[in-house]
Amino acid sequence: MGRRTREEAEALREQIIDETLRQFADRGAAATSMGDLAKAVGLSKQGVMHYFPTKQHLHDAIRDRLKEVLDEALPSMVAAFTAHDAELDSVLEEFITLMERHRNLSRYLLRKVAFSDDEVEFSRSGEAIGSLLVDYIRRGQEEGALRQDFDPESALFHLGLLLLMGTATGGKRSATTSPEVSAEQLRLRRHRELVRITRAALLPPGTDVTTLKGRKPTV
Amino acid sequence: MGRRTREEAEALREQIIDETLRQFADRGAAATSMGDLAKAVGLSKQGVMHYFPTKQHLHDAIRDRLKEVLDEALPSMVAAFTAHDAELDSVLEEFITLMERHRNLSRYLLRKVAFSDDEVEFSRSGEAIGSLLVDYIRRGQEEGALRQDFDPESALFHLGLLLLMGTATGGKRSATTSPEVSAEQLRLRRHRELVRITRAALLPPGTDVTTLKGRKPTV
DNA sequence: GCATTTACCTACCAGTCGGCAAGTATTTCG
DNA sequence: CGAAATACTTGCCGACTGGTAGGTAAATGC
Repeated sequence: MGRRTREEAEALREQIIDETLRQFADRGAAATSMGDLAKAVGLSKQGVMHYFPTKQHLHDAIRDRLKEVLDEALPSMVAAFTAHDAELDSVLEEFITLMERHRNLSRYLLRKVAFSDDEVEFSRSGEAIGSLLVDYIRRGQEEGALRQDFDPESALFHLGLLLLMGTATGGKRSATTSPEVSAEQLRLRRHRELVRITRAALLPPGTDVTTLKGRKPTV
Repeated sequence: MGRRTREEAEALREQIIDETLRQFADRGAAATSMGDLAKAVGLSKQGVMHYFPTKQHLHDAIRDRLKEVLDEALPSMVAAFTAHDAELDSVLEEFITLMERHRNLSRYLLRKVAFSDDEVEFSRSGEAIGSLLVDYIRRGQEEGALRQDFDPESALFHLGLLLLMGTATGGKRSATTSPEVSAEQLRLRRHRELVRITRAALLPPGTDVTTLKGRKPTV
């Protein structure tokens, strides 16, 4: 079997990015060597470096990948956050689903924001989502749909990390997890609890579902 | 200036552990070199390796340090969790204070439990604290002092990570943090919000403070 | 006060890291 | 079809890693 054709090479390039993201998420970028990556995709080290001449190029590729995902998700997020009857649930579901669909990205992100491996520069769309959320919370507080007794910035900080971490850890077992529960059951329980905690933290006591009136996004 | 005396050496040994913990927490154990450690404490690499012949010895030292801290905190925790009128607040305050007092340990722990850099084997006292918490929650649910509508294991998992992460990140600024707030103000806000979220997640709607009747711990 | 222990040091080693050079064969394109 | 671009390869390098060997001088213990 000979050299890869242009099309095949393009696919391989994506595969390398996938693998890089997984290993960066698993072990951290610093602990991931180009040799490991190469072995995982069945190339020599220089084979990988043909596609990404420098490790920095891999970092860039992942940043781009992140941007793609966020950009793709942004419209649907804006819709959920600014709908005439924007429910907290749909906002949450939107975010959690996004993160669960991109588990490796979520784990990678968690490393970054929790430890700022390097300076955390969010992409423009990441900041857009952030400001959407702040906006959503402020609006909710003004209209009485959300609790009044908290600081939006701190809430967003902690709940954001909670959600990120919750989705990143997925169905991971802890010391107190009983062994007979299945992986899928566990994942579902964790998901439910994640939503419950966030709702309890934001919604006024006794509320079950909240509707907010829409407002044009400032994005 | 001559060689260090035995007493000075003992102090230096502790200093090395401190520095190791900080760097492990900062950059991860894999990315921390003995050379860096040596430079930080003003020794040659072999100077450090006189105290800790192998990197594994450093890991062990930190595991011991963790065990020490937990052992020291355990009695007070047991007291808080099993007092005749054990308030959730005091339980929380106990835990958060402990973690805030040992920020580097908290950040180190976060790395471990969130990413299982290596296999997470908790010390015996760590497991004790875990089972104390599960016990506390179950008891609270039975007696109606806590919400009934959640799964204790998942709640503990998420809230545990939330608290760990909250204390580990301390007063870290995010993109949405306004620049004019002081570091101390920020830390205080974050602390308050951490407590608020946890309370909201656990206490029945409308409750402000909760008391639980005591029960002998099973530790 | 003298032997022993201890607190270091320099020098070195094999292994791994990211990255450069240069080659080769195959696909692509005019 | 022939030239150019491309998809790789092996080989190598200097920097750095954790760790070993062996030394030296000061503190400790009898």
